[in-house]
Formats: sequence, structure tokens, C-alpha cells
Amino acid sequence: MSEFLDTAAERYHPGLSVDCVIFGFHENELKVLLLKMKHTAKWALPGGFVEKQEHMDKAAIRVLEKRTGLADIFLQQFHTFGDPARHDHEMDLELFKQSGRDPVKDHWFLQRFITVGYYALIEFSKANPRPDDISEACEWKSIDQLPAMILDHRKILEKALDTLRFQINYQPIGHKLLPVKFTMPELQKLYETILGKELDRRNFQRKMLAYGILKDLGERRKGGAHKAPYLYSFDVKKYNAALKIGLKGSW
Amino acid sequence: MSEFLDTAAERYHPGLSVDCVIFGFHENELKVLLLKMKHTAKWALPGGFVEKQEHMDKAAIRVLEKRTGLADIFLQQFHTFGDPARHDHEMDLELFKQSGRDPVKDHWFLQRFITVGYYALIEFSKANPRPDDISEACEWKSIDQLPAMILDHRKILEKALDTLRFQINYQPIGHKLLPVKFTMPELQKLYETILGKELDRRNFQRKMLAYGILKDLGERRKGGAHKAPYLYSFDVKKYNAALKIGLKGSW
DNA sequence: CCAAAAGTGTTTGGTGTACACCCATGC
DNA sequence: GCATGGGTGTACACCAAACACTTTTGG
Repeated sequence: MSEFLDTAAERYHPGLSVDCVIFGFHENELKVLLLKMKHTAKWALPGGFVEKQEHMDKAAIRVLEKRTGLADIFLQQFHTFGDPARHDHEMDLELFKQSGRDPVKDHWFLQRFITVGYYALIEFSKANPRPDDISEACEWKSIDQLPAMILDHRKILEKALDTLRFQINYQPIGHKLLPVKFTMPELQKLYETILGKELDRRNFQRKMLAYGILKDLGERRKGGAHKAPYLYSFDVKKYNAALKIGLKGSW
Repeated sequence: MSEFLDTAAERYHPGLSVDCVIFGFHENELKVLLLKMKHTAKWALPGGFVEKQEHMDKAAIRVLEKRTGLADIFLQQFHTFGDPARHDHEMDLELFKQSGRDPVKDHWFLQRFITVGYYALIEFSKANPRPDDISEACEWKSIDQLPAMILDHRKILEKALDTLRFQINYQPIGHKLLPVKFTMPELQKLYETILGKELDRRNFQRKMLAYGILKDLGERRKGGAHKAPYLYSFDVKKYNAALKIGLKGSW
């Protein structure tokens, strides 16, 4: 941390950060990946800084991998947060102290920051998040039970969720959030979770199949109680083609 | 300009700018407001910098007013451009020379910039754009006949247009772009222009009226040739309520 | 009176919605 | 066998697309 404070001003673009909202879906709940920094009580979105000659989008990818171990994630920019009040000077000073140093006036780290928000959808089961060396935890948190978060990270998360809902017909939500094989009820639960409302089982199925973006694998999911549901997977080619013009219809 | 280069580093947030894409509608064409700086051949979006403790959204409003004279414009953030290649070092050096100064290494102005794009819809007839003292022109340009533009401003403009099309059912497009009183054919032309395709006259009218967001003023637009069309204006309250859930239907 | 623009209406097919019924499985 | 969850089907209302006809106005 101490070394970071020394070299940051040379390495990074001043007053600019990126924050990532990583969505996953597990046990019928929409989850977000959060970090807990050492010595702090609140949680944070995985975020970081942009190198001086680095593409901002690339920076987001690098930062996410460094802080959570997640690689090859397709991140989507959704909003930039430029309220000067979003800066928490007290917290900065605290971090300085913890690194065993005196706050320096006009230090790179103590100025106001603009942050650019990115979001991603990832397959929960494939993700293997691990905290970096300045964090003590990296965990999935349910959207419905979020812990206290630093700065305006809660607001950033809400905005990401709004964007997700808004773009539901234009983003490969199912393909990114579900395993390769999934059942129709699972897909429906995902939609219901994101949209925050219940959908009719039969109409959902008909509509989804009508899109022609699903491949019926013929298999069934065994083991569970009740009637075994069919397994599907996405016809990626057709899915992407359909998304370009947007999946029709209101949910 | 010379004074600007001296004081900029103190006043403004480093490496950050805002650019505004101002849409207007006139003579059945969608137009954009562009500036032409003195001593340059290319046109530019009205843009500027963010003061150190200023809210970014407020900065966009301030910048727009200062550079074009347009006040009280509702600006909507749409994307942030963070490609390091978007910076044109040659152009910067040129501007330095023109201000009669030698380029200083590591000068505030010579670093890489991130820019945040904002767009607005304004009523063409009410706007009275005027160039600021560093520009020689401030003009409406048709979307179909854009002049050469600096940096990635063309790309920024395209992105704004995409956003506009995407959000057409969620933004008060008509209310912002048209005069208070307008006819149905005028409103239709606006939609056709933004969407880039023709719509059926009768279906358009029925659909619009069905939304219940228009007030029939009873009057007719006289003077023109042919049958005089009725005048309408927006029922702003109902319009805004309808936009919250989005105007249904595909165009 | 004629061309062009604008107002009004009708038919038709699709899509969303609200249902009812049957099938499979574990307890 | 019964509760629960999953698969399939149907009736209806509504909306969008495609179309024809009438009215007004300036030239």
C-alpha cells in the first residue's frame, strides 16, 4: 500500500477510477461480487485505476482480474459518476494513516475522483473469485441483502441493475449467467429475478421457444423431485443475431 | 488562450473533459450543433473541462452555455470515451504554438484526456446559438451532411445518435425537439428522421393518440397549402408518467 | 377541377394474457 | 394417492400492419 501511494501518481491517470459490478445467478438469487478491504468495515465493488496510456475498457478488465481473479470477462460500460461529494476525504486520510504515513497535501490519492462504472454477467459456477492482497474477502452477496458499502458504491450498483433491466432484451443475459445446460424454469427464474416480478410459466416458455434461440437437448434433468424438466442450451449464433435487433415483446 | 493554458492546471480536473451533442429538428432534418474553432479546418462538438470541485453534470451545462449561449438545457450522459488513441498530440502542440508559446513537457493540456459524452434535445426555433471567443462559428449541421470533425467527435456523435434511437420510447423526444404547438405530420417526421425509416401515417396517428399524451388544441395550422392539419401540444404530466414505464410498441 | 396533404375508418393476422388440463415424481 | 412442479393447449382481447375513402386547400 505504501509503495502504491508512492508510485501511483506516475503510473495512473489522475482522478479517474473504474468500478465493476459483477452479476451472478445462484440458487434463484441474483448476486453481486463484493470485496472487503482489510481494516475496513464496509464492502466495496472491485475497482481500480487506469494507467496513463491504457485504454479505459482494458483497465477495467485488468483491475477486475487483479482484484478478483476473474479473467476474460466481457465488461459493459454503463455510467460515469462525477459528483465531487462522492469522494470521502476522511476515508482517504484513514488509509494513509494505516499505511503508516502522514497525509501529503495535494497527493494524487487525496484528490477528487471520477469513476466509470462497468458491469458484467458471469456464470456463477465457473467463477472462482479470490481476494487480492489488500482485501480480506471477495464474496457473492445477494441483491436483496446487501451489506454496508463504501462511498457511493450502493448507488453505482443500483444504476447497474437499472441498466441491466433496461437492456434485458439486448444483452445475452441468459447465455452469460446460466450454465451451458439449463432448464426452462431456471431461465424463467433468472428473468423473474432481474425484472423483480413473476411471469406466467406457460407464456414464458412459448415466447422463449418462439425466439428460436434455444436448442432442445432432449435430455432431462434427473435427480430432483417432481417431473424432470428438459435441458436446453443457447443456439449462440441465433441468439446473437436475435439480440442485434432486440428480443421483441414486453416482459 | 494563453491565460487558459496558465491557469488550467489549477482550475480543472486533470485529463477529463465533457462533450455535448445537441440535437435539433428543422425542416424535416435532424441537426447537430457544431463549433468551428479559430485557425482550424475541422468542426468540433461543444465541449470543455470540469472544475476541480464541480459536479460533472453541472460542468457539462456550464460548458454548453459558455460555448454556445444555450442555457437551461437538460443534458443526458450517454457514454465515456477512454481510448488513449483518441488524443491528438499534434493538434495540441499546434494550439500551443498558435498561442505563441513553447510546448511545456507534462503540461496539463498535453496529457491524455478522457471525455464524457452528454446529449440534449432542444427546440430548434428557440435556440439562439452564438460562438464563444475562441470559435469562429457555431452552426447547425444536418446529420446527413456532417463536415470533417476533430479527434473522435464523429464517433461520439454516432454513439449519441445510437443512444437516442435506443431510448426513443423512454425520452421526451417530441416535447424537447418540437415547438409547443405542432401538427401530427410534424411529429411523425421527427420520428421518421430519428429512426431512419418511414412510418404509416394513419397507424402513427392512432398510436400516438392512444397514448393519451397529446392535447388536441382544436386549432389548425393555416397558411400552408392543402388541408390544414390540427395542432397538438404535449400533456406534459401524462407524457412523463407514460415515459417512466416506456411508450409501448415497436416502431 | 385537380393534385397533394390531411382526417377518418376497416379488415386482418399476430401477440400477450389468462386460463385448464395432463404428466411425472417423491413422500 | 396426493401435493408439487413441469409440459402442453386453448380462448379471448388487443394491437399493429396494410389498406380505401373522404375532406380540404392552393393553384
